[in-house]
Amino acid sequence: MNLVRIHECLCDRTRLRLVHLLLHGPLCVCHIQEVLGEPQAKVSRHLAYLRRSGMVKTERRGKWMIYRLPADPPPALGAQLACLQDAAAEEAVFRRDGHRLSKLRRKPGPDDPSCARQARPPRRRAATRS
Amino acid sequence: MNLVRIHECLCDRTRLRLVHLLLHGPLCVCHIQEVLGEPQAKVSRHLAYLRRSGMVKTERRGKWMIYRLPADPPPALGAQLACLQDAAAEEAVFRRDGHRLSKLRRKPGPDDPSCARQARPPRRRAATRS
DNA sequence: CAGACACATTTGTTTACGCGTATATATCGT
DNA sequence: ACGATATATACGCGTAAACAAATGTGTCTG
Repeated sequence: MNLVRIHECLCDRTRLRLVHLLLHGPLCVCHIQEVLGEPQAKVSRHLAYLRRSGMVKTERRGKWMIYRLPADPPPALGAQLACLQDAAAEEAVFRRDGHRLSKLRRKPGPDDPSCARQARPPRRRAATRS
Repeated sequence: MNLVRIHECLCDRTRLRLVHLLLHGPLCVCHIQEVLGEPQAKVSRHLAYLRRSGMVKTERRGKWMIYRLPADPPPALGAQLACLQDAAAEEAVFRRDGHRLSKLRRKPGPDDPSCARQARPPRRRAATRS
């Protein structure tokens, strides 16, 4: 997970949205899809890309696949994620995604992937400095 | 200069080295070339890319073209540059480039682009938070 | 004005990327 | 075992990116 690799992960709009969403906590693919409003294959392909790059981890929970950011990322990645967290607030797409995710979390659907209503994991903040 | 664009600039190894070098202050192309050890056309092409993206500014000084990071970058970019500054310390390529640049600055060549020996500009540090 | 130096741009080629569509795999409920 | 749901992967295509080599442009010196 070197610097180039990190930026390769983030240089695509869809992947950037994915990573930003995961900053809010672990999510299953179906919820990610719903928030992004992008075709399933597209989302899955980019998630696979991120996984191969070590940017996200996966864990199967029954029928659903949960994606999360690494619990203990290397410093370069941690710093980058903190930076993204801040910068994303300035662009409408990301704010919109955040809102959509919140709505999803409030609405307790009958089918229950149960991954979107988890308590938020400890807020990931600057790994280097602070 | 949105987030995607920023990461597109940094997702190539050569461009990452370029931007990292410029974190040390303005530089003319010949010095950049000398430090990177990459072919002229390659360096020039990537510099043009960065300029088109608004990641660097240029200024002609006689025969030489000086490249610098924007004096007052938008917050997203400033944060990103600060992040890079930190993260680059962990990868050998960037440390090596830094060393080579220092050597270049100490050695007062007979021909004098005078851009490599300038006083360092105010250290660019986190623009958001801090 | 000519030649040298510093840099930029064009050209042609190769490779990587992202997309949509279609298909495959895995898990669950019955 | 079957069908439904959730997710992953393969295929084919168009486009963008990266590279090396060659050529163009601007500036200085004599």
